[in-house]
Amino acid sequence: MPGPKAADQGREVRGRLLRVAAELIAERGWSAVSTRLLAERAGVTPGLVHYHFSSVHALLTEAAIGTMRGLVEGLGPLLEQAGTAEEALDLMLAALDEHDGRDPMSLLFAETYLAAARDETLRRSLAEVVTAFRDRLSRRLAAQGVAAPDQTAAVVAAAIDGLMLHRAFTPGLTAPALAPVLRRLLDGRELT
Amino acid sequence: MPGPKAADQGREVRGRLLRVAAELIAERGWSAVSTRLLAERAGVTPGLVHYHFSSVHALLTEAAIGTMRGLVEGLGPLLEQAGTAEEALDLMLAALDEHDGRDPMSLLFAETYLAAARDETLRRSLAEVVTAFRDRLSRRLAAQGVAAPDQTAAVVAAAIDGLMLHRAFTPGLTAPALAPVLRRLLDGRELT
DNA sequence: AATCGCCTTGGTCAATCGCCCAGGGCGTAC
DNA sequence: GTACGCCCTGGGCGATTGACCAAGGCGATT
Repeated sequence: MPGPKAADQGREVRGRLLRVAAELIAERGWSAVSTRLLAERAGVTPGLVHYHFSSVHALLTEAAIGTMRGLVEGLGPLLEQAGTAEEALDLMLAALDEHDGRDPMSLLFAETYLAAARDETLRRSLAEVVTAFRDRLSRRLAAQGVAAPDQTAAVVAAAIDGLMLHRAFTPGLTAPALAPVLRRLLDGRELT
Repeated sequence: MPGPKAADQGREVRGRLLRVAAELIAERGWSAVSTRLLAERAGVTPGLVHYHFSSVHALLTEAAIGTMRGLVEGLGPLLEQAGTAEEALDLMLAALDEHDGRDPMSLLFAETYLAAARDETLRRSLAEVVTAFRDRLSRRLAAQGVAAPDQTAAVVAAAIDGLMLHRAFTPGLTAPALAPVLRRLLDGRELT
């Protein structure tokens, strides 16, 4: 038997490759990430990439989905703590304000969306992650009496993503400036 | 002198390369468009690409910006004709409904956004095109008495783009379902 | 008819790509 | 102490990449 020590090291390297892959997707773009670049950045030899993963594409897919899932699962609980729907919206705007559309996380988002449009498997996984988040937001809005919570959540999530993209080349899209407008989406409140 | 006939043919080929480039960006992705693929699809030999354009990247940039500009300049006048702000919004939703997030135009949009995030020149050009459209929408909203027209236009434009992306992997984001929610953005109307 | 210059050809160049594989290192179990 | 199995190395395969260039076609001008 190979013993747990070797297995641990293997898992560590595998995880490092996943992290490096996420970095490189954002840095160079999905299709510009190569076996050799991954190996060099992770401090291993090229052969290892195809030992731990069936293909570069499979590695990129797992890295992208894993990162997105981690991000969404980190934001979800915060959403639950928000008292009012306005606080939930402010929370998302605060998250938006941390990205300028050209930072690694924004680019990974965009790259993953784009790759998902062309890859069936990735599309399913991404749909799962995004839908989970949107449902969470929808329930939060519904609890606050916002009308049409599903559609509202969809529009809010899409608007945040779209704003993230637009910030890459348009100045002035700051959270304080946009908050009053986005709050209008929470109108149509039903009486409790 | 080479005569106008040869020059006309040259311009025709150049234009064909631009159209083919836009198709291929959407089809395969920005960085997967190769000299030989372009030439084959356009019915010419590879050498021609570098005769008409300084590099493949320059060709892609011109093709992407040109297509985006054409689309925006086609939608702009329609915006002007819209009587009310609601009609303007419906117009954009109708445009959204023609795309499912995986059609050529959606993919070209996303690819261009992503490429712009990494390229200074493309970013400037794209900013110009998008800002022009948003200003047009903003003026339309202002004329209708919508409060904070600049910010509202920015949110509407970003929401439409975001929804286009999300439709690639999420069903049910149809215009009729979303229209009531998006109309809330037009609230905060001042009295005339 | 001779000449000029733009448009077009098709092949070559070094570099890089994903993927593969034979073999070495090494800790564990028999 | 021998054999096993996992982790990892590093070079090699054919294919493809962007860019480049010498040469020819061909209509317009002189």
